Amino acid sequence: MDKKSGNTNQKAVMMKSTVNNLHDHHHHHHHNHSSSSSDVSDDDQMELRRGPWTVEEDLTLINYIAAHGEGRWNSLARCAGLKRTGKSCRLRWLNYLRPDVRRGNITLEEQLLILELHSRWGNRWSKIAQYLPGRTDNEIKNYWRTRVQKHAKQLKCDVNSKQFKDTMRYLWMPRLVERIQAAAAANGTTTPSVGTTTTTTAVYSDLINPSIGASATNNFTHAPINSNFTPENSANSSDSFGTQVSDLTDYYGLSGNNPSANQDYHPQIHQVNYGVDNSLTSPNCGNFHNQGMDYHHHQVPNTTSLNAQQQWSVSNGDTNDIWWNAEDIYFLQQQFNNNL
DNA sequence: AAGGACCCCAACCGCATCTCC
DNA sequence: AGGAGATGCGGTTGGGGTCCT
Repeated sequence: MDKKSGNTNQKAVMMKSTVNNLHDHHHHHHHNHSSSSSDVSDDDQMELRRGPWTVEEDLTLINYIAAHGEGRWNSLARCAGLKRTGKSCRLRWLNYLRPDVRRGNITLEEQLLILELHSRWGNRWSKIAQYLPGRTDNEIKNYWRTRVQKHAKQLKCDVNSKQFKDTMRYLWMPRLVERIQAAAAANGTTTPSVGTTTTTTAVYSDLINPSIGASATNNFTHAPINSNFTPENSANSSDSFGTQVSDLTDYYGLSGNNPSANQDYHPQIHQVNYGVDNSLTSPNCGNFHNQGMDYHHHQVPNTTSLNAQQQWSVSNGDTNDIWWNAEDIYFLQQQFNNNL
Protein backbone atom coordinates (compact mmCIF):
# COMPACT_ATOMS: atom_id res chain seq x y z
CA MET A 1 0.00 0.00 0.00
CA ASP A 2 2.35 2.59 1.16
CA LYS A 3 4.55 2.84 -1.80
CA LYS A 4 7.32 4.61 -0.08
CA SER A 5 7.93 3.48 3.38
CA GLY A 6 9.30 0.09 3.87
CA ASN A 7 9.58 -0.98 0.33
CA THR A 8 13.22 -0.31 -0.08
CA ASN A 9 14.38 -3.59 1.20
CA GLN A 10 11.80 -5.35 -0.80
CA LYS A 11 13.22 -3.66 -3.78
CA ALA A 12 16.66 -4.78 -2.83
CA VAL A 13 15.51 -8.34 -2.50
CA MET A 14 13.81 -8.24 -5.83
CA MET A 15 16.84 -6.79 -7.41
CA LYS A 16 18.88 -9.56 -6.00
CA SER A 17 16.64 -12.21 -7.38
CA THR A 18 16.84 -10.77 -10.83
CA VAL A 19 20.54 -10.56 -10.49
CA ASN A 20 20.58 -14.16 -9.59
CA ASN A 21 19.24 -15.10 -12.92
CA LEU A 22 21.81 -13.00 -14.52
CA HIS A 23 24.75 -14.45 -12.81
CA ASP A 24 25.37 -17.17 -15.34
CA HIS A 25 28.22 -15.17 -16.73
CA HIS A 26 27.45 -13.02 -19.75
CA HIS A 27 29.91 -10.50 -18.70
CA HIS A 28 27.27 -7.93 -18.85
CA HIS A 29 29.19 -5.36 -20.72
CA HIS A 30 28.07 -1.82 -20.62
CA HIS A 31 30.11 -0.84 -23.59
CA ASN A 32 32.90 0.26 -21.40
CA HIS A 33 34.08 2.94 -23.60
CA SER A 34 37.49 4.27 -22.94
CA SER A 35 37.85 4.48 -19.22
CA SER A 36 37.64 0.87 -18.28
CA SER A 37 40.44 0.11 -20.63
CA SER A 38 42.74 1.73 -18.17
CA ASP A 39 41.54 -0.55 -15.42
CA VAL A 40 42.87 -3.97 -16.19
CA SER A 41 42.12 -5.11 -19.67
CA ASP A 42 45.10 -7.38 -20.14
CA ASP A 43 43.52 -9.83 -22.43
CA ASP A 44 44.73 -12.83 -20.55
CA GLN A 45 43.52 -11.23 -17.38
CA MET A 46 40.13 -12.34 -16.22
CA GLU A 47 37.26 -10.15 -17.22
CA LEU A 48 36.05 -7.86 -14.49
CA ARG A 49 32.44 -7.98 -13.55
CA ARG A 50 30.47 -4.87 -12.93
CA GLY A 51 26.94 -4.01 -12.08
CA PRO A 52 24.83 -5.56 -9.34
CA TRP A 53 26.40 -8.13 -7.08
CA THR A 54 25.18 -11.66 -7.04
CA VAL A 55 24.40 -13.59 -3.91
CA GLU A 56 27.39 -15.80 -4.60
CA GLU A 57 29.68 -12.85 -4.84
CA ASP A 58 28.29 -11.45 -1.65
CA LEU A 59 28.91 -14.70 0.18
CA THR A 60 32.37 -14.94 -1.20
CA LEU A 61 33.19 -11.49 0.00
CA ILE A 62 31.60 -12.02 3.39
CA ASN A 63 33.39 -15.27 3.96
CA TYR A 64 36.69 -13.94 2.86
CA ILE A 65 36.47 -10.93 5.11
CA ALA A 66 35.33 -13.09 7.99
CA ALA A 67 38.46 -15.15 7.55
CA HIS A 68 40.99 -12.51 6.64
CA GLY A 69 39.56 -9.18 7.60
CA GLU A 70 38.96 -6.20 5.40
CA GLY A 71 41.32 -3.81 3.75
CA ARG A 72 43.85 -4.16 0.97
CA TRP A 73 40.93 -4.35 -1.34
CA ASN A 74 42.65 -5.01 -4.59
CA SER A 75 44.53 -8.00 -3.33
CA LEU A 76 41.47 -9.05 -1.38
CA ALA A 77 39.46 -9.11 -4.55
CA ARG A 78 42.14 -11.17 -6.25
CA CYS A 79 42.66 -13.60 -3.42
CA ALA A 80 38.99 -14.12 -2.83
CA GLY A 81 38.59 -14.96 -6.48
CA LEU A 82 36.17 -12.16 -7.09
CA LYS A 83 36.14 -10.78 -10.56
CA ARG A 84 35.71 -7.31 -9.22
CA THR A 85 37.85 -4.30 -8.66
CA GLY A 86 39.01 -3.61 -5.17
CA LYS A 87 36.95 -0.50 -5.18
CA SER A 88 33.85 -2.41 -6.00
CA CYS A 89 34.49 -4.87 -3.19
CA ARG A 90 35.13 -2.12 -0.73
CA LEU A 91 31.97 -0.32 -1.72
CA ARG A 92 29.88 -3.43 -1.54
CA TRP A 93 31.19 -4.26 1.88
CA LEU A 94 30.93 -0.82 3.38
CA ASN A 95 27.59 0.11 1.94
CA TYR A 96 25.77 -3.16 2.04
CA LEU A 97 27.36 -6.24 3.51
CA ARG A 98 29.01 -4.86 6.60
CA PRO A 99 27.10 -6.33 9.53
CA ASP A 100 26.38 -3.07 11.26
CA VAL A 101 25.16 -1.21 8.24
CA ARG A 102 21.63 0.02 8.47
CA ARG A 103 19.47 0.55 5.49
CA GLY A 104 15.91 1.51 5.05
CA ASN A 105 13.74 4.16 6.52
CA ILE A 106 15.52 7.15 7.84
CA THR A 107 14.07 8.00 11.20
CA LEU A 108 12.88 11.42 12.15
CA GLU A 109 15.85 11.82 14.40
CA GLU A 110 18.19 10.90 11.63
CA GLN A 111 16.48 13.32 9.31
CA LEU A 112 16.96 16.04 11.83
CA LEU A 113 20.60 15.23 12.21
CA ILE A 114 21.14 15.16 8.50
CA LEU A 115 19.51 18.51 8.05
CA GLU A 116 21.46 20.02 10.86
CA LEU A 117 24.79 18.63 9.82
CA HIS A 118 24.24 19.41 6.20
CA SER A 119 23.45 22.97 7.07
CA ARG A 120 26.82 23.12 8.74
CA TRP A 121 28.96 21.18 6.36
CA GLY A 122 27.19 20.99 3.07
CA ASN A 123 27.75 17.91 0.99
CA ARG A 124 30.32 16.41 3.30
CA TRP A 125 28.49 13.14 3.21
CA SER A 126 31.03 10.94 4.85
CA LYS A 127 31.54 13.41 7.62
CA ILE A 128 27.82 13.59 8.17
CA ALA A 129 27.60 9.84 8.09
CA GLN A 130 30.00 9.63 11.01
CA TYR A 131 27.24 10.96 13.18
CA LEU A 132 24.64 8.52 12.00
CA PRO A 133 25.87 5.15 13.13
CA GLY A 134 25.31 2.47 10.60
CA ARG A 135 24.36 4.87 7.86
CA THR A 136 26.65 5.24 4.91
CA ASP A 137 27.57 8.39 3.12
CA ASN A 138 25.93 6.94 0.07
CA GLU A 139 22.62 6.49 1.78
CA ILE A 140 22.64 9.94 3.26
CA LYS A 141 23.52 11.38 -0.06
CA ASN A 142 20.69 9.48 -1.67
CA TYR A 143 18.35 10.65 1.02
CA TRP A 144 19.31 14.20 0.42
CA ARG A 145 18.90 13.99 -3.28
CA THR A 146 15.67 12.09 -3.33
CA ARG A 147 13.95 13.87 -0.49
CA VAL A 148 15.38 17.25 0.16
CA GLN A 149 16.21 18.22 -3.35
CA LYS A 150 12.92 16.91 -4.55
CA HIS A 151 11.06 19.16 -2.24
CA ALA A 152 13.19 22.11 -3.07
CA LYS A 153 12.19 21.52 -6.61
CA GLN A 154 8.58 21.32 -5.59
CA LEU A 155 8.93 24.75 -4.13
CA LYS A 156 10.63 25.92 -7.28
CA CYS A 157 13.49 26.90 -5.12
CA ASP A 158 17.18 26.24 -5.30
CA VAL A 159 18.40 23.95 -2.54
CA ASN A 160 21.33 26.24 -2.01
CA SER A 161 19.30 29.37 -1.78
CA LYS A 162 19.09 31.23 1.45
CA GLN A 163 15.36 30.94 1.36
CA PHE A 164 15.35 27.23 1.19
CA LYS A 165 17.90 26.93 3.92
CA ASP A 166 15.84 29.19 6.08
CA THR A 167 12.81 27.13 5.41
CA MET A 168 14.66 24.09 6.56
CA ARG A 169 15.97 25.67 9.66
CA TYR A 170 13.02 27.64 10.82
CA LEU A 171 10.11 25.66 9.63
CA TRP A 172 11.12 22.21 8.82
CA MET A 173 13.54 21.35 11.55
CA PRO A 174 11.38 22.73 14.34
CA ARG A 175 8.61 20.63 13.00
CA LEU A 176 10.82 17.60 13.07
CA VAL A 177 11.66 18.32 16.64
CA GLU A 178 8.01 18.60 17.48
CA ARG A 179 7.24 15.32 15.92
CA ILE A 180 10.12 13.61 17.55
CA GLN A 181 9.01 14.87 20.88
CA ALA A 182 5.44 13.93 20.22
CA ALA A 183 6.48 10.50 19.14
CA ALA A 184 8.67 10.12 22.17
CA ALA A 185 5.79 11.09 24.36
CA ALA A 186 3.56 8.63 22.61
CA ASN A 187 6.16 5.95 22.88
CA GLY A 188 6.72 6.72 26.49
CA THR A 189 3.67 4.70 27.32
CA THR A 190 5.01 1.66 25.61
CA THR A 191 8.44 1.35 27.01
CA PRO A 192 10.54 -1.00 24.99
CA SER A 193 11.52 0.97 21.95
CA VAL A 194 13.49 3.72 23.51
CA GLY A 195 16.78 2.71 22.06
CA THR A 196 16.52 4.50 18.81
CA THR A 197 14.87 7.71 19.74
CA THR A 198 16.84 8.37 22.83
CA THR A 199 20.20 7.61 21.40
CA THR A 200 19.87 9.52 18.20
CA THR A 201 18.35 12.37 20.06
CA ALA A 202 21.27 12.18 22.38
CA VAL A 203 23.61 12.66 19.48
CA TYR A 204 21.60 15.60 18.43
CA SER A 205 21.60 17.11 21.86
CA ASP A 206 25.32 16.73 21.86
CA LEU A 207 25.36 18.85 18.79
CA ILE A 208 23.16 21.40 20.38
CA ASN A 209 24.79 21.34 23.73
CA PRO A 210 28.31 20.03 23.71
CA SER A 211 28.59 20.20 27.44
CA ILE A 212 26.39 17.18 27.73
CA GLY A 213 29.24 15.20 26.37
CA ALA A 214 29.36 12.15 24.23
CA SER A 215 29.15 9.51 26.85
CA ALA A 216 25.48 8.88 26.46
CA THR A 217 25.87 8.54 22.77
CA ASN A 218 28.06 5.53 22.86
CA ASN A 219 25.17 3.31 23.60
CA PHE A 220 24.31 2.64 20.04
CA THR A 221 23.82 -0.97 19.48
CA HIS A 222 23.03 -2.34 16.12
CA ALA A 223 21.29 -5.47 15.24
CA PRO A 224 23.27 -7.16 12.56
CA ILE A 225 21.41 -6.62 9.39
CA ASN A 226 21.96 -8.97 6.56
CA SER A 227 20.70 -8.86 3.07
CA ASN A 228 17.74 -10.99 3.93
CA PHE A 229 16.43 -8.63 6.50
CA THR A 230 13.07 -7.30 5.48
CA PRO A 231 11.72 -4.64 7.73
CA GLU A 232 8.81 -3.80 5.53
CA ASN A 233 6.61 -5.85 7.72
CA SER A 234 6.50 -3.02 10.16
CA ALA A 235 3.31 -1.03 10.02
CA ASN A 236 4.22 0.93 6.99
CA SER A 237 0.76 1.95 6.00
CA SER A 238 0.23 3.71 9.24
CA ASP A 239 -0.74 7.29 9.05
CA SER A 240 0.37 8.32 12.47
CA PHE A 241 3.87 9.44 12.97
CA GLY A 242 3.98 7.69 16.26
CA THR A 243 4.10 4.30 14.73
CA GLN A 244 6.43 5.22 11.98
CA VAL A 245 9.00 6.39 14.38
CA SER A 246 9.11 3.00 15.89
CA ASP A 247 9.34 1.30 12.55
CA LEU A 248 13.05 1.01 12.82
CA THR A 249 13.31 0.16 16.42
CA ASP A 250 13.71 -3.42 15.40
CA TYR A 251 17.03 -2.46 14.03
CA TYR A 252 18.39 -1.42 17.32
CA GLY A 253 19.11 -2.53 20.71
CA LEU A 254 17.79 -6.01 20.48
CA SER A 255 20.89 -7.91 19.68
CA GLY A 256 23.27 -5.56 21.31
CA ASN A 257 26.95 -6.08 21.10
CA ASN A 258 28.67 -4.90 18.11
CA PRO A 259 31.92 -4.00 19.68
CA SER A 260 33.70 -2.90 16.59
CA ALA A 261 31.09 -0.42 15.60
CA ASN A 262 31.47 3.24 16.14
CA GLN A 263 34.02 3.92 18.75
CA ASP A 264 34.74 7.42 17.63
CA TYR A 265 31.53 8.75 16.30
CA HIS A 266 31.27 11.87 18.28
CA PRO A 267 33.91 14.44 18.00
CA GLN A 268 32.53 17.45 19.72
CA ILE A 269 30.72 20.05 17.78
CA HIS A 270 30.22 23.42 19.25
CA GLN A 271 27.71 26.16 19.04
CA VAL A 272 24.92 25.04 16.87
CA ASN A 273 22.56 27.92 16.59
CA TYR A 274 19.45 26.02 16.12
CA GLY A 275 16.01 27.38 16.56
CA VAL A 276 14.99 30.96 16.95
CA ASP A 277 17.83 33.32 17.26
CA ASN A 278 18.85 36.71 16.06
CA SER A 279 21.83 35.70 14.05
CA LEU A 280 20.04 35.70 10.76
CA THR A 281 21.86 37.34 7.99
CA SER A 282 19.26 37.31 5.31
CA PRO A 283 17.13 40.42 5.23
CA ASN A 284 14.10 38.28 4.68
CA CYS A 285 14.63 35.87 7.43
CA GLY A 286 13.09 37.42 10.43
CA ASN A 287 10.00 38.30 8.62
CA PHE A 288 9.93 35.02 6.92
CA HIS A 289 10.25 33.19 10.11
CA ASN A 290 7.45 35.01 11.77
CA GLN A 291 5.20 34.39 8.89
CA GLY A 292 6.25 30.85 8.73
CA MET A 293 5.18 30.18 12.22
CA ASP A 294 1.56 30.66 11.40
CA TYR A 295 1.59 29.27 7.96
CA HIS A 296 -1.27 26.99 8.75
CA HIS A 297 -3.64 29.86 9.13
CA HIS A 298 -3.48 30.65 5.50
CA GLN A 299 -6.23 29.66 3.28
CA VAL A 300 -5.37 26.82 1.04
CA PRO A 301 -6.25 26.83 -2.58
CA ASN A 302 -7.80 23.79 -4.04
CA THR A 303 -5.21 21.30 -4.96
CA THR A 304 -5.61 21.79 -8.66
CA SER A 305 -3.00 24.48 -8.41
CA LEU A 306 -0.51 21.84 -7.45
CA ASN A 307 1.10 19.51 -9.87
CA ALA A 308 0.63 15.81 -9.73
CA GLN A 309 3.57 15.09 -7.53
CA GLN A 310 2.61 17.73 -5.08
CA GLN A 311 -0.87 16.38 -4.91
CA TRP A 312 0.51 12.99 -4.41
CA SER A 313 2.69 13.98 -1.56
CA VAL A 314 -0.20 15.85 -0.11
CA SER A 315 -2.69 13.08 -0.30
CA ASN A 316 -0.33 10.38 0.67
CA GLY A 317 0.28 10.16 4.36
CA ASP A 318 3.93 9.78 3.79
CA THR A 319 4.97 8.49 7.13
CA ASN A 320 8.64 8.56 6.36
CA ASP A 321 9.00 12.22 6.01
CA ILE A 322 7.84 15.32 7.62
CA TRP A 323 7.67 17.20 4.43
CA TRP A 324 5.09 19.70 3.53
CA ASN A 325 1.43 19.32 3.11
CA ALA A 326 -0.67 21.28 0.67
CA GLU A 327 -0.88 24.27 2.92
CA ASP A 328 2.83 24.38 3.38
CA ILE A 329 3.58 24.15 -0.27
CA TYR A 330 1.14 26.84 -1.15
CA PHE A 331 2.30 29.14 1.56
CA LEU A 332 5.96 28.59 0.92
CA GLN A 333 5.55 29.17 -2.74
CA GLN A 334 3.87 32.46 -1.98
CA GLN A 335 6.72 33.38 0.25
CA PHE A 336 9.29 32.57 -2.32
CA ASN A 337 7.49 34.42 -5.04
CA ASN A 338 7.10 37.47 -2.90
CA ASN A 339 10.68 37.46 -1.90
CA LEU A 340 12.02 37.10 -5.36
C1' DA B 1 -4.23 -2.34 -20.32
C1' DA B 2 -0.32 -0.20 -21.64
C1' DG B 3 3.18 2.72 -21.85
C1' DG B 4 5.43 6.69 -20.41
C1' DA B 5 6.92 9.57 -16.57
C1' DC B 6 8.83 9.54 -12.39
C1' DC B 7 11.19 7.65 -8.20
C1' DC B 8 14.76 5.49 -5.94
C1' DC B 9 19.06 3.43 -4.82
C1' DA B 10 23.10 0.50 -5.75
C1' DA B 11 27.01 1.01 -8.05
C1' DC B 12 29.69 3.45 -11.10
C1' DC B 13 33.25 7.23 -12.31
C1' DG B 14 36.92 10.66 -11.87
C1' DC B 15 39.69 12.90 -8.93
C1' DA B 16 42.13 13.91 -4.55
C1' DT B 17 44.66 12.24 -0.98
C1' DC B 18 47.16 8.80 1.44
C1' DT B 19 50.61 5.14 1.94
C1' DC B 20 54.33 2.56 1.04
C1' DC B 21 58.48 1.44 -1.17
C1' DA C 1 61.95 12.66 -3.29
C1' DG C 2 58.74 10.72 -6.05
C1' DG C 3 55.86 7.63 -8.06
C1' DA C 4 52.69 3.93 -8.19
C1' DG C 5 49.14 1.78 -6.19
C1' DA C 6 45.43 1.98 -2.60
C1' DT C 7 41.85 4.29 -0.45
C1' DG C 8 38.27 7.66 0.16
C1' DC C 9 35.08 11.08 -1.41
C1' DG C 10 31.39 13.32 -3.91
C1' DG C 11 28.87 13.52 -8.19
C1' DT C 12 26.38 10.87 -11.47
C1' DT C 13 23.72 7.26 -13.61
C1' DG C 14 21.40 2.78 -15.08
C1' DG C 15 17.69 0.42 -14.67
C1' DG C 16 14.00 -1.86 -11.99
C1' DG C 17 9.85 -0.58 -9.67
C1' DT C 18 5.76 2.30 -9.13
C1' DC C 19 2.47 5.67 -10.36
C1' DC C 20 -0.42 8.00 -13.52
C1' DT C 21 -2.97 8.94 -17.50
